[in-house]
Amino acid sequence: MDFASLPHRFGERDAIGALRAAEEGLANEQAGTRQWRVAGRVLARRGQGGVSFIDLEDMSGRVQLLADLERLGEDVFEQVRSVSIGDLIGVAGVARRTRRGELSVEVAEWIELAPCRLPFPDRHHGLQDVEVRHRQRYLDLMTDPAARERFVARSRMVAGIRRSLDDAGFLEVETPVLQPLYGGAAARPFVTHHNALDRDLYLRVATELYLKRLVVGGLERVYELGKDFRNEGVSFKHNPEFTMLEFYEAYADCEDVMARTEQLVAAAAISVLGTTKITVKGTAVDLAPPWPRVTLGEAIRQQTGIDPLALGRDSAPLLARMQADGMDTSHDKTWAQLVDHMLSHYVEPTLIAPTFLTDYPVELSPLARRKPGADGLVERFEAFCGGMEISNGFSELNDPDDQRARFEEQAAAGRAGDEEAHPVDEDYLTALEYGLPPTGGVGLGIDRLAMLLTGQDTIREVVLFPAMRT
RNA sequence: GGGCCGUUAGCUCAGCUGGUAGAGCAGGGGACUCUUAAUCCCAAGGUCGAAGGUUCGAUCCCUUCACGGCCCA
Repeated sequence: MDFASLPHRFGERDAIGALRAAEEGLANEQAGTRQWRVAGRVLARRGQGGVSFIDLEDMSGRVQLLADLERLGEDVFEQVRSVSIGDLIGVAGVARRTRRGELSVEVAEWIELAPCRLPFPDRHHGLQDVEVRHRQRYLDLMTDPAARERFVARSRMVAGIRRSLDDAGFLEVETPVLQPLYGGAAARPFVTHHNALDRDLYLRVATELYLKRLVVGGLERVYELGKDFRNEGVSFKHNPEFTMLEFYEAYADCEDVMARTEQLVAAAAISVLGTTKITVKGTAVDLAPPWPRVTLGEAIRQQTGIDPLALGRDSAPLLARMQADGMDTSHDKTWAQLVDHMLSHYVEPTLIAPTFLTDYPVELSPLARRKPGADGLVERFEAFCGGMEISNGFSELNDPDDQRARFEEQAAAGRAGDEEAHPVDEDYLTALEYGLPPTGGVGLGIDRLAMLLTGQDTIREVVLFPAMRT
C-alpha cells in the first residue's frame, strides 16, 4: 500500500461508544437516520458472498460494520472484502441492527487509513507470551481489553491523587532527575556522565532532599510525582525505574501525614474503583481510614516472640533467631540491618490489610526527627498493604547539627561497605541552617498502589514498559 | 547473585521410548447475499532459542550461552 496516498486525518470522528449509546434502541433490521463517522482497528472479518461483516474497535468500544455489494458497488466492496485483520480504517454510514440483532454501521463510505503489515496475534487466545506482551506492549493493548483497562485505571488513580493534593493546597513541582549527589533513600544509584561539564551525575533515588529545600524556601505544601531510579534487582515489586509520589507539608508532623496518606490512598481507590474495598491475594481488605498502627518492635515480636527494640542494640539474640530459621544473615553487618531484615522477612509478607508500622530505630532513618522521650527511635511510619511496603513518611529532621551527625554516620557506613548509605550533602545541610519549619513528609509507591487497585501480583503488569534484558 | 522450569510456523498449541515436525487462527487463492471464533475447498508457511557434544541418526540425551517465568538472596 502506498502510504503517501493515505489520508492524514479522519475528521468529525464519532466514538464507537457514543454511537452504541445513541443507537442502542434500534429494532432488528431498523436503520437510524444519523450519519456516523467511526474509525479504528479491524479485529475480525466474516464474509458471506455479497455481504461482509467487520468488527471495528476504537478506544471507546467495538461495533460491527455491515458492507453490502449492491449498495457499495464492486470496487468499494472488494476493498472491504480484502481488508486485513489489524488494518486501521474509517467508515461513514447510518446505524442498522441486523436481522440477527447485532448493532452495526451500514458502510456507505470506506476509507483505508493505515495497513497492519504484520500478522495480527491470535484473537481468540490472545497474546500469551509474557515476554512479548511486555516488550511489545502495543500488541498486548491491541488484543487484551483487560490490559487496556488496567492502564486506564492506573491513569485515573494518578489523576485522583493529583486532584486530592491540588485540592488540599499542594503545589506540584519538578526537581532534578540528574543530581550531583543522590540521597533521600537507602539505595544504590545509577551513574551517568555530563560531557560538557565533564562530571558524573546520579539519577535520583528520591526527590526528598530537593523537596525539603523548597519547604525551606517557603513553598509550604509541595509534591512531586515522577520517576525514581534505583540500581538494584528486579522482582515482582521492584522495577529499576518506578513512579513515586512524595509530598511535604510544613507545620505538620508524622501523625498528620500518616492521616493524609490513608485518606489519599482511600480517595485514589474511590477514583478508580468507586470503593475502598479491594481484594489482595484472595483476601478482602478495606483501604478506608483509619488503618491500624503497630510499632515496629511489636510487629516483629508478634511474628517471632522477640522485640528487637526492647533489647538495647544487641544483635546476638536476633542473629540466633534468624539463623535458627535458616536465614542468610551474611549481608547483615549491623544491628539495624538485622532489624530491617527481620521486618522484611517476618513481618512485611503478613501485612495484607493496610497497616502502619511506627517507631523506627534512628539508625534506619537518617532523615527523620527523633521521637521525644524514646531513646533511639524516630517519628516515622511505613505503610504496608498486600505484603508490600507502599509508603514511608516521617517528621522531617530539621536540626542541621543532628542531620550532619546522621550524614557522618551514613558516610562511615558507606566506607564500611554499605553501598546503600547516604553521602553527606553539604548543600542540603546549608539549606537546613536557614531553617526548615517543622514538616511532615511522605513517599508513596505509585506502581505498588496500582498493583493493589488493579489486582495485579507483579509490578510488570502495571508498568507499560517494564525493564527487560536487551 | 543462586535454585528450579520454559523457549516448536506470525499467534495459540500438539509432537509417545531418539528415526529430519502437525493442527487451529492469521496471511495468499477460490466458493458463499445477515455473519458473530461464520462455514467450505486449495495452496503456502519451520535454523524446533543459539553453539558445541554423544549417536548410524537429536525438537527429544549431555554441556555452555541467550532470553523469559517462578522462588530465594
